[in-house]
Amino acid sequence: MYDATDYPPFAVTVDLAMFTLRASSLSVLLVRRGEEPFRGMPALPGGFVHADESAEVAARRELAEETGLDSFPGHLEQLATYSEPDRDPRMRVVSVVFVAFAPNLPEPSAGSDAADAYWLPVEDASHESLAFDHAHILADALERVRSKLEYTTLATHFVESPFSIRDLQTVYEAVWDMTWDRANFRRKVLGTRGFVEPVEGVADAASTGGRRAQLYRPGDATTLHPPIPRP
Amino acid sequence: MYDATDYPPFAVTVDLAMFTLRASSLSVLLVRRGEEPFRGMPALPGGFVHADESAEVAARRELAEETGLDSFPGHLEQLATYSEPDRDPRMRVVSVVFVAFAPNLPEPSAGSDAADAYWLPVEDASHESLAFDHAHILADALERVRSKLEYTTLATHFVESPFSIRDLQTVYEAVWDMTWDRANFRRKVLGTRGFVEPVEGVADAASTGGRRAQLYRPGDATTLHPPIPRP
DNA sequence: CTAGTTGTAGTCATATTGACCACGTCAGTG
DNA sequence: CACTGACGTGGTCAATATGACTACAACTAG
Repeated sequence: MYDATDYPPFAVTVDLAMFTLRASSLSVLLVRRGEEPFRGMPALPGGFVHADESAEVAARRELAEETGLDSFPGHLEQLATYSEPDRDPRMRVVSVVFVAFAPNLPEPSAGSDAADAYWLPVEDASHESLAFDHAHILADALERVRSKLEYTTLATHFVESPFSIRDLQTVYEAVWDMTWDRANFRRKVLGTRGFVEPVEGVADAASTGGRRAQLYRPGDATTLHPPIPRP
Repeated sequence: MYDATDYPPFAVTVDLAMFTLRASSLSVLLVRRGEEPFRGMPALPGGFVHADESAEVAARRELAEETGLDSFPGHLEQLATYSEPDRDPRMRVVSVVFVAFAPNLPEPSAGSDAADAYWLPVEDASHESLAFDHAHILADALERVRSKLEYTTLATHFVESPFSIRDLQTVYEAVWDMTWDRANFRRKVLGTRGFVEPVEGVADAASTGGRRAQLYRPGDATTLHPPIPRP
């Protein structure tokens, strides 16, 4: 029965799987734990949900603490909740995990919970041993990001606006670890209504040469029709 | 800091958005609340997570209580966690919501939390006023079910095995509220590797007449390549 | 038997996809 | 300054997928 006197108390935390593109490779933010348990081991950033805030508000607060930015410029969405009874050896903790991505974030400033925070390419992070069940969480988060590129416009959140089609292509190639044919990728993106809208101007000269690309901004759509399937 | 003495306590519940197909229409399980708050109002079934169980274990326990079945025959997956501070007027409650589907479930036996439980077609349920934030949750759950049919083999969980292609078509038509061309749907399903595997035997005679259909069982795949897109 | 319904196979015009090619634009270099 | 190599953009072309539709066999009810 719903009897306020006989429910077991839980601690509720949020953890963040925060991704960005650095040097054309998908990277995740990790913190080195300064406290027991798992002291010195890498972990996803996170913290307790306060008594008067929702999990999403708590996630945004953590995000601001970790990045040092007042308002987070990217995308934030809930991944899942992890609630195995033994996932934290100290007490019963339920963790609501969020996935965040943003373009090109700066080197992080360590939050109060973290002795030190840093970006790590996901292929390296996937082979690291992480605190708690965070290796499992990271794998789930990666799969979420990869699948969301297929049928949503989320890739545009990984780049700053305005961007070139090639910038988008770099996102897809980094997240899916594959290569696209330039012309085919372009045809697909431009053929998907509401994905991108052209804006005035062309890209700055790249050090590598080549014609300067037309610039675009995100379109109105949030889902892709048709989707861009992984091979 | 992670200090066990200064975290706020939460109650953690699971709620279930449980779907089945009844008379070719997608239906959701609701309970009429027997307690305050929202006494007498329809709600999604749910209950507290016990101190020694994960949210998923709690969801399966609730599922068994609501359906009266020992082991739930369908599919269960986490939807999301709802944590607005004022979502329950009594106390701070975080709810982990699961989506479940199963073929043809029987009339439910009321669980201990519910004065009465019943199936309601989703088009009716969507227009009802539900307790707590359950109307919002139901809308999210419906969208989850609808989108999952596009790129996973979940439709096979809505029917008992073995089934005919037509049975699958009925699932898609009920969930998406549209009609397929028989021949095209068949071609699509059979052309998707791992979706269904033929088995010996044909369907029982339908009262309506017609040739008896080849029977199939679910294939090995969990995701559909290529997907079956909504129009 | 006939009428009506369903399962299955096939046709056909159109759209999409993947693999290319061509050409113009640009930066850097000899 | 001409050349090179990379890049943006516009194409072609064959293979495949899609949507609309026809044809017919198999089956039940009456």
